[in-house]
Amino acid sequence: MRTWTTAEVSKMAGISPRTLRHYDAIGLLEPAATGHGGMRHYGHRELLRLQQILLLRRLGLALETIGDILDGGLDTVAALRRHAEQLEGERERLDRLAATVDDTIRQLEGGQPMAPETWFEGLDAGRQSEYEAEARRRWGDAVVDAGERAVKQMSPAERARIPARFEEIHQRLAARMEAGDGSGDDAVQAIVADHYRFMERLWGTAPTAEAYKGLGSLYTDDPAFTATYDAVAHGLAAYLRDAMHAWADRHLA
Amino acid sequence: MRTWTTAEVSKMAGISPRTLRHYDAIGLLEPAATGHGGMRHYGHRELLRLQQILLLRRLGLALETIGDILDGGLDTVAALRRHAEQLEGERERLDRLAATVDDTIRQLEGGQPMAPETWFEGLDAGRQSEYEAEARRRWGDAVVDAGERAVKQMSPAERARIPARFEEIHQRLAARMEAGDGSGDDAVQAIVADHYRFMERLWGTAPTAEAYKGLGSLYTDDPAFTATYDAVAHGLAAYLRDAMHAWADRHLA
DNA sequence: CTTGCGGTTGACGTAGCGTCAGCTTCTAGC
DNA sequence: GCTAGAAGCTGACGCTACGTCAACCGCAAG
Repeated sequence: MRTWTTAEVSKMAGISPRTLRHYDAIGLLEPAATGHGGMRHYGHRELLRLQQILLLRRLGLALETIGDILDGGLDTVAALRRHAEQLEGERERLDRLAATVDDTIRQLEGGQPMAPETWFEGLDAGRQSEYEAEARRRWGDAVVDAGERAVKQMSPAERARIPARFEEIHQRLAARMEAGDGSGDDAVQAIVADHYRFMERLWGTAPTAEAYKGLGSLYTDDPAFTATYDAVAHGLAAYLRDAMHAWADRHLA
Repeated sequence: MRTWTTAEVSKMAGISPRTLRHYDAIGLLEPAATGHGGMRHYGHRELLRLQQILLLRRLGLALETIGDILDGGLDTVAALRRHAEQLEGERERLDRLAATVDDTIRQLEGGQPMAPETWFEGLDAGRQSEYEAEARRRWGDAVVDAGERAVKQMSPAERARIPARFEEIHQRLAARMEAGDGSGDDAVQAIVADHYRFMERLWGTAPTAEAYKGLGSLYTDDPAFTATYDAVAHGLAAYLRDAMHAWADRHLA
């Protein structure tokens, strides 16, 4: 029976000798025999096994998984099915990521949607905001007036940090959303708790369940708000709305 | 000016203290000051920088790239555009991969397409193959008769290795295709050279340019062949056909 | 004085090899 | 018989972005 050296096998298979040594080291493909000076010699059985390895590797399976399959510990079809699911998840993640990156590019390039700091300006006295009228209609004069007083009483430094605080909360939420957390999960609800406390300071009063849920709904109802949130991450507006509703139901009902 | 400790910053930002230490270690985000026992203290500037970092990180940029951007060495939009291209490429790769995995599952589960070893059986005397008639029509009696003699003269061991040789060539080709190589690239043409030499041994005679190109065309014209190749990797049949045509034009013309 | 909390610095592990560096073994040529 | 070169070998580090110990230190409470 013929045998082949590392270099010969590597050329036949189109891989590097280093790869063959690696597969030996991790026990995935051991040579049929080793001769003088540790020289590796591969036989037919090893070539066939290598072929299986490369076939499965091309499908993106991990080397350890491949080893389990070839050693009979795993069913090929079952392993491939699990792998296909992971691929699908990864593809969806990439899709969302690509969409967010594209949005960010557009936002940086030109017409950027309403920045977060413009909302609270709607509550800032002295500025005529198109959102102030909307706010008075939604939450009433008392709430808006309290908000104006609260923002006026802030130190300039504190006011200056408001945009950053918004950004921080959005980023944390987007990270959770992209990690696959549901809007009702603990980690997400903890962020919403921060968000609620922040709104409480902005409004100068604790939002009622209804007011807070209304604010959440505004994020998906008003295209300007939706654009703002979805520029951070696709679907963030709806995600935040759901999280706010869930939080309000749990803590304000 | 207030400062924050590692734990405080990590809670605010929703990341681990270890991550902050890592960012310090690689020079991406250094604390404003370090006190007793090496305690890290972060100020406003650092918090703002961290926010930028996390924003760009969410978009999938490498930490080194983020550092370059924040230190002014890279244009944000340009970097994002390059990144978007990479994402697109990655997404396409995943799509092809997922399709191939699905095909493989279907193939393993049931109705598998014609296996490579069945072709040469068409040249194997004693077996009546539906492909033999097709072969005689395409290449003539002389070629097919020579092929039958050649295969008969092989040792059983050599015959037994034929399927494996086919598999090997297909895998190498698929790997090149998925690596993005063109069908005329040197690495691909080298594989085709192996393929030609192999066919030469199977046929017992050196295929003419016309015969070899005809064989390549058969791979995309006959659905059974196409299915076989595309089960290895989507688009492999057309890829191999193009590579064979290019090789024949260069070496047999 | 001990315990505990909150911080610190290494150092290893992850996946799949690429890439030296340094040693051995075999063959060809002088 | 000696040597240069080719081809093999065995470590060991590097890459990404941290997670996860282990071991140690300073400070406040009991």
